[in-house]
Amino acid sequence: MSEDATLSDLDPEAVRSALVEWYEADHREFPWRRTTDPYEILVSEVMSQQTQLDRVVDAWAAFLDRWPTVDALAAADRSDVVAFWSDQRLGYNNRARYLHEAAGQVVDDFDGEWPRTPADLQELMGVGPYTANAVASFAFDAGDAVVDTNVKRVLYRAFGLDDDDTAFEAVASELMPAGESRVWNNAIMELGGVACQQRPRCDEAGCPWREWCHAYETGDFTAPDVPTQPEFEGSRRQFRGRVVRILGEYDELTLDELGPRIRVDYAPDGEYGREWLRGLLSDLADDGLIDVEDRDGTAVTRLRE
DNA sequence: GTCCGGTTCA
DNA sequence: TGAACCGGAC
Repeated sequence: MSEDATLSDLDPEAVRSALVEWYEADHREFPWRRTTDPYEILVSEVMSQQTQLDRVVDAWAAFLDRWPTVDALAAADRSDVVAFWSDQRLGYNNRARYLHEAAGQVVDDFDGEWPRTPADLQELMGVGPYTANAVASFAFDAGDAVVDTNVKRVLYRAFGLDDDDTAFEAVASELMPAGESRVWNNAIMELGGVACQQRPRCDEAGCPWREWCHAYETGDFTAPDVPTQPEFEGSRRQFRGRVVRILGEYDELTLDELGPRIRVDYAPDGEYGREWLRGLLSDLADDGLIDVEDRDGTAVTRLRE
């Protein structure tokens, strides 16, 4: 699907401002979101690629405590940097080496003057397209749209794109408000991080794109990085448990509201759709756990009193 | 035991 | 294009 066909019937300004306002109203606080120092940003990005964000917080602070500036890192012994990385259990020890080497490049090749554009930043060792855009955005507010797996998942679901990197790139940059890469890339990655996760939390997180979202409309929350056949083992029992747990959190739900919360590949008319869900629910009803009621042709279910 | 991730290198 | 890197979550 091309971006024109996908986005033509949307008001891009409304889509943009909805996301930015959602982000600005409330988001997770990470210490690296309070700095625009490119060195500090680069360290946080390299760490974040491989490690859960809450673990990065401590490692990032410790790293900057030990090597507070790019000059300090460039002057350090490589072995000390690698040893630190290993001690912090950051994985991929090569990245410590890359980071050290990148610091040397900034000092020597760029005379201590940080490259500011994604293209120039990519000359640094260990800095690929993702990291270059992240640093350009968060340090200099001069990046292009970031496309990582979170962003792909968001775009794939919201706009029904194909799983195709060219399409993701095109839509991502068309969507990004010009010159606002800092807030935009923070916002769209926050959306992927707290709302549009592998298991979607559209309502819980108050996703600002629900009114436009293709997946929210169809109930099909598949995504490139989401396994299409979750948990083959114990499937039925596992899904019965999920139904009861989810219904405990809600008063009542229609099939299409419940389905996506049970399994991310729920699609109303798909293999795991209304038919499949009805079968599951009738077993649970037979066991006296839930009630299923037809209301104006729509099945509604709730826990039995 | 399997999967995840951005980059380098062959 | 795909293997390799590494530790944690599940």
